[in-house]
Amino acid sequence: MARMDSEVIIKPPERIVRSNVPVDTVALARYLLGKVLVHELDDATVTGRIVETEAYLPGDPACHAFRGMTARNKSLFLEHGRSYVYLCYGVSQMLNVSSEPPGVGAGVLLRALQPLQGMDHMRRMSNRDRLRDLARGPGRLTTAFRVGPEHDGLDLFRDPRLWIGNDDHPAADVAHSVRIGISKAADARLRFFIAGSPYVSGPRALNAA
DNA sequence: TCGCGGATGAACT
DNA sequence: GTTCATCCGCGAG
Repeated sequence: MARMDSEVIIKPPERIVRSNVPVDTVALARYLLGKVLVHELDDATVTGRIVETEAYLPGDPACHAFRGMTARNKSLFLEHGRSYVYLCYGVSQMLNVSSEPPGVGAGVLLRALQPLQGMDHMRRMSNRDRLRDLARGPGRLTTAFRVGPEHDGLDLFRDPRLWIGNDDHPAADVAHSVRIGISKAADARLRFFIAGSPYVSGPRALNAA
């Protein structure tokens, strides 16, 4: 059966100037919406537009940095823009972006992407066909983009292989809701997403703008 | 389309 | 031993 979603001609993402990136967790969570995650692999380049993020603030009980620095969470305390990758529920890798000045532990979780380039590679990696589901959810996203613990601590605005770029496609309609899947500080509305995007995760009731 | 329960592995108490 | 920032498959509606 023919694929209905052959690769679209898109403007290639460009590097982001660090001084343009906000050094604030909520501001970064909103700033990242509409930007493009790029992974340049040996055999393919995969890219996807960020359509859903969550903020984990300094002093936030749900943030992994809440109880201080450990071997696992140390990347959250680096300068803003570093990757923090960890294994969740023994099955799923989570990709975060550190979001505050050095020494302050906080980050932004990337929860969902709209696939733009390298969909065939994503399909092979995730063993799944439906375009909409390839990177919908934080664990699926890292599977499709082949992101793992070896990518912890990278500078996501400078790294030659795994980086976040800008293709001048602003997020028009940003909505917010409570965060998904947490028990502490569950009422804080710190999840941000592009309203109306079919590539956003979570139950429908949370995704109304 | 929705809600539920089990799998799963590592960090941490 | 407990706690997860999840995912998948199942069954009911």
